Amino acid sequence: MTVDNYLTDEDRGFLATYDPRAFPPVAVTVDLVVLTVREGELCALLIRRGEPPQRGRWALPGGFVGPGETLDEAAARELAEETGIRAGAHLEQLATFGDPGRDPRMRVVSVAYLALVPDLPTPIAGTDASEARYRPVSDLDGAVLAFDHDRILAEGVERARAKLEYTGLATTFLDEPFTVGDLRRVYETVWGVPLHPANFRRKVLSTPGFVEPTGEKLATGRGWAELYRRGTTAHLHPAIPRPPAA
Amino acid sequence: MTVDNYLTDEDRGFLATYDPRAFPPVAVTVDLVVLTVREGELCALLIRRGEPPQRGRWALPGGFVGPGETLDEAAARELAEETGIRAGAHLEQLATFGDPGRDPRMRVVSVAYLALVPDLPTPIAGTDASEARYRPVSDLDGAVLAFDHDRILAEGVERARAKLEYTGLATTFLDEPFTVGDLRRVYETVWGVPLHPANFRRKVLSTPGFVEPTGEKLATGRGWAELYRRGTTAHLHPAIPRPPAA
DNA sequence: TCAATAGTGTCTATGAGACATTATGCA
DNA sequence: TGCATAATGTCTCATAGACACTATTGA
Repeated sequence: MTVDNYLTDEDRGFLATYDPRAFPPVAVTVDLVVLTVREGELCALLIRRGEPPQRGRWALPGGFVGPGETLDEAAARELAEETGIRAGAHLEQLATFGDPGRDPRMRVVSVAYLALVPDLPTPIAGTDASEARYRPVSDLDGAVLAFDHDRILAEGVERARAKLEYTGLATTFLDEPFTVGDLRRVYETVWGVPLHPANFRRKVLSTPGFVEPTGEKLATGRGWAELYRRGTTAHLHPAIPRPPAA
Repeated sequence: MTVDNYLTDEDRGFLATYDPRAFPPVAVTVDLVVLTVREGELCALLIRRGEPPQRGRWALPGGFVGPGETLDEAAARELAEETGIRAGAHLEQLATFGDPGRDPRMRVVSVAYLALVPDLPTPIAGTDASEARYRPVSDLDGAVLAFDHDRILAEGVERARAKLEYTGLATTFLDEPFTVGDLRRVYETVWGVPLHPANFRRKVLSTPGFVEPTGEKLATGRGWAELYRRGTTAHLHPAIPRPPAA
């Protein structure tokens, strides 16, 4: 999208005398809250900082927005660089954090993104990270991350929990095909509450477009289960209500 | 919030050699979607640009974020400057828009905020605006605003419509005290659909903390009505569902 | 044979939606 | 008196939640 066609002659004259460097320096970054479900735990992708400031501390992956990039493009690039995922994952803007002093280098305004990815894409440590790992979010209570990343992570987790209620995004945590039990365990893990298997099954299958049956069955562990693929419905009607307590 | 206590000696040495101006220049602004309900219409506060670029075009109010300001503080300052409102209105971050080329002057990343205000705070034209007015959002279909402000406004309106379902924010559109009918007309105006008065009343009054009775009655137009104040509940349980069609 | 999970059926409580009825005050 | 609105009460239908029961497979 460009607005060049809207430039008037007055605009062009004005721009010729305009000095962008007259403003105080600000950097714009994207930070990623990458969530996955792994071994019954909701996990976030974290990197151990390999450069100062706060070298050695765990932080969210992220980086500067390139001059020609949109914010969404910068987030997708960072996600690909850190996880190898180029498509299929869910990626949405979360919120923007810009308190003065949140980064000691300079004024840094960070646009946070939330990504939901299936289990086991092996994370890749970038150039400024010494290590990259998925860590359970339950291990991350209290101020343990660099900068204000604890707060960003908390907002991402809460957004993800809320979105499972009224969207079909829980399926983006799973590799296809999956069973209704797999999907239920995603909900139970993200929300941290047990759900009634029978009622959950009835609600999922009665929501058109949530999951699509493959017609196949899988013998897994005890018993067997029908297999499904992701549906096409983004918005769930009716929603799957989240039980009150955790 | 500051992170200075976390600086290591290594950090301090690193910062001494750090040049913030090495990055391409970016400006950070806040833009405001200020919504109110007035004469049966959902209206947005717009200013007519008094300076280039796009002088004479209608735009959202907004401005640059000051060096020592948080983003929330900058938004609250702009809201006060344009409307005179210093407290009582609802103000929340909406989303961030940073496409290259969205502003012809330079790379501008704009953090959009959504404000819901009662009717009739007379808007104030700022230094860079020749005029400020509340205009019905129904008049603003199509690309009529400066920059990408049509898209920002659309997101703000949709956020407001969605939030009425599960929060008590509709009361922030009203001066106190108000009647249940007043509150219903807010919903009908924002959503653009008629609601059943009896069912609406039952749902509002059965939701604890949504509205608080004053015990007084008001003779208004035909008949009379009981008066209420805003309650304290932010989250509505159960939600007030939005009818499907518009 | 037992255990664990998948899948099916049923009952109850709750709330949404629709409608009927009464009360009130102004034109 | 007529009418528009507020306020109250009642009925039906859909769904959430709880529970019972059967089927299947591996230990």
